[in-house]
Parts: sequence; C-alpha cells; structure tokens
Amino acid sequence: MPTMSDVARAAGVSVMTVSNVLNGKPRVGAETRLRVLEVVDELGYEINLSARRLRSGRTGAIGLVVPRFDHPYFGDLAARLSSALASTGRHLAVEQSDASKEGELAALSLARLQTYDGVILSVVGLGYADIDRIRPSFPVVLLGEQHMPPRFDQIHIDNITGARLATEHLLDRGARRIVMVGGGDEGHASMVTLRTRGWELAQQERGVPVDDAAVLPLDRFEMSSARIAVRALLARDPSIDAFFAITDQVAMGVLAGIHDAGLRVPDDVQVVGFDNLALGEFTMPGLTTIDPSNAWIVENAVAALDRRIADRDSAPQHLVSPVHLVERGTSRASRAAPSP
Amino acid sequence: MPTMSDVARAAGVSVMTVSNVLNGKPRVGAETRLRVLEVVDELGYEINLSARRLRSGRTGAIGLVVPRFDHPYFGDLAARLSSALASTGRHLAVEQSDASKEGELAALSLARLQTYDGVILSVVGLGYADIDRIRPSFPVVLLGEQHMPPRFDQIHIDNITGARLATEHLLDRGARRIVMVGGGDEGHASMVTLRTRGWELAQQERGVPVDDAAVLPLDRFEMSSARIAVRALLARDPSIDAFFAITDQVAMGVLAGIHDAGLRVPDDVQVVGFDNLALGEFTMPGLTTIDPSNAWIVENAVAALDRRIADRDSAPQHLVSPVHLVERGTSRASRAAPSP
DNA sequence: TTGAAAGCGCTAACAC
DNA sequence: GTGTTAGCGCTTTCAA
Repeated sequence: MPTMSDVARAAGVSVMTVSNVLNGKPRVGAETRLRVLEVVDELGYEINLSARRLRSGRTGAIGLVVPRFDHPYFGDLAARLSSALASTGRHLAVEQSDASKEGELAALSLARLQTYDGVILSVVGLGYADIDRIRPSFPVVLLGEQHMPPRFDQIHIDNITGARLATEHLLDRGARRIVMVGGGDEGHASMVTLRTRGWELAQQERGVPVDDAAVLPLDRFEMSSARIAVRALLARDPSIDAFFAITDQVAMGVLAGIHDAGLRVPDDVQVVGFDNLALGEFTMPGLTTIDPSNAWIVENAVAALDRRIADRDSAPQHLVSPVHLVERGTSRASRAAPSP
Repeated sequence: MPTMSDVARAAGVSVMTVSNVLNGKPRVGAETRLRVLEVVDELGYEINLSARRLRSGRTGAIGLVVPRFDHPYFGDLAARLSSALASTGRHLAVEQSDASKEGELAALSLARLQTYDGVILSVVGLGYADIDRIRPSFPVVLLGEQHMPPRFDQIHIDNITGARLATEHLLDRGARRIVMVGGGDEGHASMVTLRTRGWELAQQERGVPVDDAAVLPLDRFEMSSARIAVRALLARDPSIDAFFAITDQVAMGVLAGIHDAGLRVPDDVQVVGFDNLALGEFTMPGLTTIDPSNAWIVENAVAALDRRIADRDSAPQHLVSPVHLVERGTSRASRAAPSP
C-alpha cells in the first residue's frame, strides 16, 4: 500500500509537494503538479484519512446518528442529507444508536463522534444526560423534540401545530371521536407528549370534550403493534370514527387494523398520519398526513453544522421546522372529489 | 481535549500502562488499572480512534455501502447487520454509493473504505471496473448478482429460483398472462436479467408460451413509476391477470396501479413481489412475495468478512442465499382460506 | 516554488 | 507489571 513518500520518491519531489498537489494548494508548479498526479495514478495511491485526521483534524465525513436504520423516516432524511453534503464535497456516514446501547461504547461516545467533522444527532430515545456528556466544543446539531442542553444547536419539528392541523382536519371532516394512536404523556417535551398535546388543544378549541380514554398508547411505533391495538379497540368501541396516528408507519398499521375489523376508510373511519412518507401516496386510499418539511430540516441542519464547524463558539440556534397538512384519501373530501 | 499522556501523568503511570488498561491487556496490576480508570473518568478522556487506527490498523468499525439510504430493503439489511456486529463489540456505519457518484471521491475510494476494518458492499448499480479498482488485500464482501472479480467474497440471492417460485405460484393459482414488472435483459447477470430469466423458465417448464411483450421495463424501481406503467398497461390490455413485480417496492406501485384501474386483487389480478419487506404484511390484501433470507445473508456476510479480516489470503467464497415463497393475500388461495 | 524538521496520539516490540 | 523507544502517514511551520 503506497504512501505519500512512495509517491514523492517516484516523482522526484518531496512529500510536502505531493501533499500540496493533493490538497489543491496554489503554490505548485504546473509541471510538478502534473508529474505528481501521474505517479499517484500509476501507483494507485490513495490518501490515508486517519493520518490526515490525526494531523489536521478534518476528514470530510459528516455523521448522522439515527435510532434505527429500518425506519423509513430516517432513510428519507439520510438520503436527503447525503445529497446535500455530496454537493459540497463531503459525504455522510449513518450510524444507529439503538443497537449499540448495550455495548460499552455507545454510538454517542466521543471516540466515535470524533471520526467525523461534525455530527447530526437524532435524539429520539436519548436522554438529557447522554447528550450532556458530549463535549461542548464538538460540532453537533440535534434533531428532535426532547429538552436538551441549550448549548447545542437543535432543530424541532412543530409537533403541536402538526398534531393540531391533523386533528382540526378530522373535526372539519365530521369526526366526533378521534383516537390518538401512540399518544401519551411522557412527562417531558417529547414527540409523543407534544403530538398528544396538539390533539388535545385542537379539540379544546373546538369545544369537543377531550377523552383520556381515547389515547391509545403503543409500546413501539411499529405497524404490527398498531394493527393489533386498533383491531382490539374497534371490536369493543364502535363509536370511534377517526384515528390520528403518531407516525405514518403507525398509520399503516392502523389502516390494516381497520381493514381487519371489516370497516372502510374513510367512510366508516378516517385516518391521518404524521411524517409524509413516500409510502403514504401508495396506500389505498392514499394517506392524509402531516408533512414535517424534511427538505427544510436538512437544509437548516447542514447550515447550522457548517456554522458551528467554522466557529465553535457561535451562539446555538434553536429552529422549528414548518409543518403542513397533506390531504389524501384516508380523510373525507370537504366538497370537491377526493384526490387519488 | 485530554490525551493518553494527560491520563498517564495524572495517574502517575506511563502511557503504555494506560494503553494496556484501555485495551484490556492482562498484565496490569489491579490497583493500577483502577487508578487509571478513575483518572480516565475524571478527565473525561476518550481515545482518539484516528491515532489508534494509524498505529494499529483497527478501528472497530465496519462499513456498509448501499445504493440508497431510502430503500427499505437496505434499511432492513443495515439494521440486521448493525445488531449482528454490536454483539461482537463492533459497530456499523452505512454509506450511500448513489449520491456521491458525481463527486471526485466515490464511496468506493480506497481512502474512504480504509477507515473501516472491513466493508460490505452492495454492488447493485456498480460496474466491474469500479470494484476491480479495490485493492485485493482490503477485506470486502460483495452483495449482489453482478459478475464481479472472483477474488472477492460474494453473496448472491438465488434470483432465478426466487422468480421461478413466484411465477410457478401464479401459474398454480390460475394466472395465464403474467406481466413481469421491472423485467428486462441487461445483457449480463444482474438482478433484472436473472429474475426475468426465472420468470421465463417457469413458463417454459409449464408449457406456457413466453411473451416478450409481457415484460414491462421500468426506468427506476420506484412505486410511482410502476404505478403509472401498470395503470397504462391495464387500460390497453385487459387480458392481464397477474403481475410479478421485481421488488416489493415496485409491487406497492403495481397494487396502486391496479387499484387506479378499478380492478380487484386477487380476484381480477394477482400480484407477487420480491424482498419480503415488513411492509408487505400491511398492504391490503397482504403481499405474496419471495423472501431472500436477509438473516442468512447477514450471518454469512459477517462470517465471510471476519474470515477475510483474519486471513487476507483465504480463498474467496461465493455463496447463494436460499429463497422461499411467502403466501399472502395478493395471490389466490389454492383451496383453504387465504391468510390475512 | 519547494523542502526539512517536527509532531499529531497512539501501540508494537522490547527492555527492565 | 511497568516503562522506553520508535514510528504509523500525514500536515504545520518555517526556512531556502
């Protein structure tokens, strides 16, 4: 495996010249540059990023830490981030925080974070203390709703507004008994707590009494858990005429549960999700949902990270991404024909 | 940011002793070990992985390179791999090969691969030449059907058998005109070519004439492309009574297209997919599909990689993962009632 | 425009 | 059981 000195020797120059050529430094003769590049090609030389990092600090790699690889929401986020970074000559590596919790080295260990120039960290499921251990000087942007040390940049989704839009929409379309699937009060600002709060607020504002029994908590936000819970609930309470699912994935399970119960969507029961996964266009009928503006989130996360990489002491930003309702067929049309 | 010498100084020992403690080397006094660990904790020391890698070669990180982050098949694979590796004290970082093609440094650049102890590379969409540039000594396991330099370990899915099972199943259930969605002949052993071949073989064996016009090629294996193509096709050819979709994601689009055309599944048209995504349990009706045995693939990929990391000259293995049919509601029941 | 020296933080190899 | 020495491959600094 050739090193920079091998290249230097073969090209008859010093290692510094090779380094300068490879880093695009200006003060190199055109002829020298050409010769070096030829030798690089010839020997198949590739730079050792560990050595570069040890000396200079940079790697060109950005990390994204997500709860799970197999959740489509994070797949979408990662793909968008990857494209955004590729256009600036960097690249993305994605790690999962869930699976490694048991290991000695958490995905959050500084050791691992340090291999990146900066990290975007989805804090779903992570505690304040986990995050507080991260050295303040390390460039991190947090994604998520939890209350986190304010010294970090953080981007929230406007969960309350989103949940409110969803619930108001269902009320507008004639729903009278809306079950909040995956809801609850976790005692702190979390996705679950906030979306449930939005669901409550919308009802209060419309003068609809909020029934705590209409919150259907879920152990895990998986399709199968939701399906089973919804099927059982519908069997014992036929008055339910709508579901607000805490995520689109849960909504998929809700749709299946409704189908299992022999009911029709949206005629018997209406459904609204949250996330606007690509998938939602392809359920039958299409899933009405809340769009959390992933493009906006990615754009601002990269900007915040770049700002922090450039200046580690810049004031931390706390941003809230806009949300909007995407109407499809799982909720009833107001007057016009429903969209496909 | 404290270094190992800081720890050594504070603990009144040499850096080597600190290193030995942190690496769990046996020949360290119990008292010394304890003192070192205390100081590590106190200073918040974390090892510098770049330095370790530069010196020793290992990082504890395994790379997985996939075509796209937002394809659920790879999400599933990544999650499984991550768990498998976590149990051996290592961790997984996932990179995307698609987005960076335009960049100077491909995801395949040795520079980037080198930051891992070993890499599992999904070769969908990558060319022979791309892969051939990888230094033979670097531990890589290839995942995919393309013809690749035989010096690499490679794991294939048994695409022909899978496609055959799918097609035979449709024939068994009374289908007479089966469209292969996403099929084609790419002129070399690729997922597309092989699955199409299996579809042909099954028909030939049953004495059903193979109609080349029944291959519906797709630019991209996305739900929306499939949906549009299927809708259009059904409009002009009502004799179609089944679709074999090249992937489950395509199958999702096929189901939507059939629905758009006002036909019912499985009564009017039957559908079989390929991948056995979790999603397939939640379409209505559930998606009949081919299971490519991801658990088997992950287990064997890790084993092959470990073998190669341990001995870079071990003979390359070419493995074929078993496939089987998963019957759900998009194909007709033979005699018993259909599963949910 | 090019090069020599120093050292980033760690561990292999060997001494004690 | 613990310490010393050397050096992984690169870039920073400074000199030529």
